[in-house]
Amino acid sequence: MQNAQIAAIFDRVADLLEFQGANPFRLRAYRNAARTIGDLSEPVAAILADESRSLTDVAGIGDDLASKISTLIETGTLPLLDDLLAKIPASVLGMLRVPGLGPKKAAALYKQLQIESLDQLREACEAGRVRELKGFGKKTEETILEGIDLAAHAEERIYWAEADELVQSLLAHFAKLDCIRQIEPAGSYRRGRETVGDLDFLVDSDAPGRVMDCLAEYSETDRILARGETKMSIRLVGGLQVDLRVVPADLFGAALQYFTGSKDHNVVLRGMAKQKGLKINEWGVFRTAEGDDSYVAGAKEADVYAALELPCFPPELREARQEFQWAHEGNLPQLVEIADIRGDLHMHTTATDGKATLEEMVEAAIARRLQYIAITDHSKRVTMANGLDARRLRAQWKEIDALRDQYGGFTILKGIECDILESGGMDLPDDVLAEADWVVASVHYGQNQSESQITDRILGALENPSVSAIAHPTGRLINRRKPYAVDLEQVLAAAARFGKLMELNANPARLDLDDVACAAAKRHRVPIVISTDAHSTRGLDVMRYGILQARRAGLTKADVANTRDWQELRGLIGKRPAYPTQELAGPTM
DNA sequence: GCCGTTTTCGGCCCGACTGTTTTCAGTCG
Repeated sequence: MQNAQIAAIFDRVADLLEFQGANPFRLRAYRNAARTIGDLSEPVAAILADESRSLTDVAGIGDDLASKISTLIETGTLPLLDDLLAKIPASVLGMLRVPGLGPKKAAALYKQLQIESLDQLREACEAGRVRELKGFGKKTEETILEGIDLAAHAEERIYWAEADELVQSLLAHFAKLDCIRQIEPAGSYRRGRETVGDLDFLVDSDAPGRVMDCLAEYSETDRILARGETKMSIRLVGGLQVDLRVVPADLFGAALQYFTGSKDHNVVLRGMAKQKGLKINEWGVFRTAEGDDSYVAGAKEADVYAALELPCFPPELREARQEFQWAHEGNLPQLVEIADIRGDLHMHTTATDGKATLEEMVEAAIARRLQYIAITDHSKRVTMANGLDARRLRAQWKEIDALRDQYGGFTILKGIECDILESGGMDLPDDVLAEADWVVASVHYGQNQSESQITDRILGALENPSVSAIAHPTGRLINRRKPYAVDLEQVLAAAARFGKLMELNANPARLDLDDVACAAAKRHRVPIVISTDAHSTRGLDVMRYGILQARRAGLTKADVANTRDWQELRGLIGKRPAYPTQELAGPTM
């Protein structure tokens, strides 16, 4: 059983316990464990199998949860979950997705009106039965009725790239206000998460009323959900919620820190503050000693962290994963930046399914100040994209030869995105691949095969001496297609063994390897190559989304292969151990 | 359910806003 499955089961247990009204701290223990395990860069099964280690070494996992994890790995089931499901039908959990319905109200509906599904909830609201319950009223009933439609889409989070468009539009809208001194988007957008569930804006102004009016007047504002002295929430026409907080300058840093989160990061932070006799909230850092509640810091975000003797963490790291430990050890990584990127090693042209010609792609790459690119059109198996056979590929390489003469200082690599066939093996003959400067291998077909089949196919590709990297290594499309079943641990171990690179595909719908998998690659000392997989000249601009994902994984410039010049990068391929980091504990075999 | 250089028991982050209430519980972030 994989980490993600164990995490999902613990989350489900937490949902059911919450519904039951269980001890909130017990609940939190399950939620914490779910997140910790989901974020772990190595399989818990591996920790369990290693006699020198214990699951209880993982923060937040005690004896009880460790034994539950063992049970899950050994038997695939958890008796506690079965017991809970025997008492509470899983369908009631859908009610928790209705905005305004929490565990208490949902439980009241279930117990007093026997409501088990959203359909039954709708009927009860329409019949006016919900308003009869104690603690409910007419208004609540209306809110629930509206929320039921939203609940169906509640799981849907938009791509960071889409969120960015909305953020830029809103910033432009606010720009006409002269009473705004500072404005910052916060929340998961600022942390660079691959998807965003709502938008948070923090504003420094002495005129909160005017700022809130401005948001209310935004052309895409559908309705106002709440509006108080300092805080306002609205829903956009598309359904996305926008939260706005307006504070004066001396509180801006504290509020920005608070609103950027993550929630878990803030919980840890406040716990640390408490130990130091301090209290942190969105209004600042305060001393809590008796008879003294004086303000310590709050104007700048860095001041808030400094008050706790912590570095001002890059927002991408604020997930309560390893950042506090890194800070404690003085090892906070210097994260990779877009300016570090020198080349792009995955892109298509009109020869297959790209929209721009070879020459247009070269021009566009030069305009973006890249030093080298690899042209990697599809191989023939991808008939839908008019994939290249050996003859057409060699013809393209001739064209590249001509362009190399034309664009002297710029490096154009002869590459191919070669399919890994369903039956295993590569889509082009070895002698052809051997002539290429750069070969990315990818799985496009047979994605429904078993984990062992797909893993074997990829392992086979890694063994091929001409293959340089595995492209979009899980095949997922966020919100649209699940990753195919693949044992990434085996793949990463093999990549390290053969000195191969792994791609982080920067397309906002792909972004695989994801942040957790990138951290796993780093653990295996496998270099990551961040590539755009551009199908047009504008497609080259998605690089920054890949950078955000890499930063969330804690990757540095040294961890990302295409921050090097091409000669140096080429030296990494086929070498073992893959590349030197700080101290090598010997090659991993 | 986890955790401990104050603790093996008794803590566990903190505040804004709403609706249904007459002082607060529930929800949310």
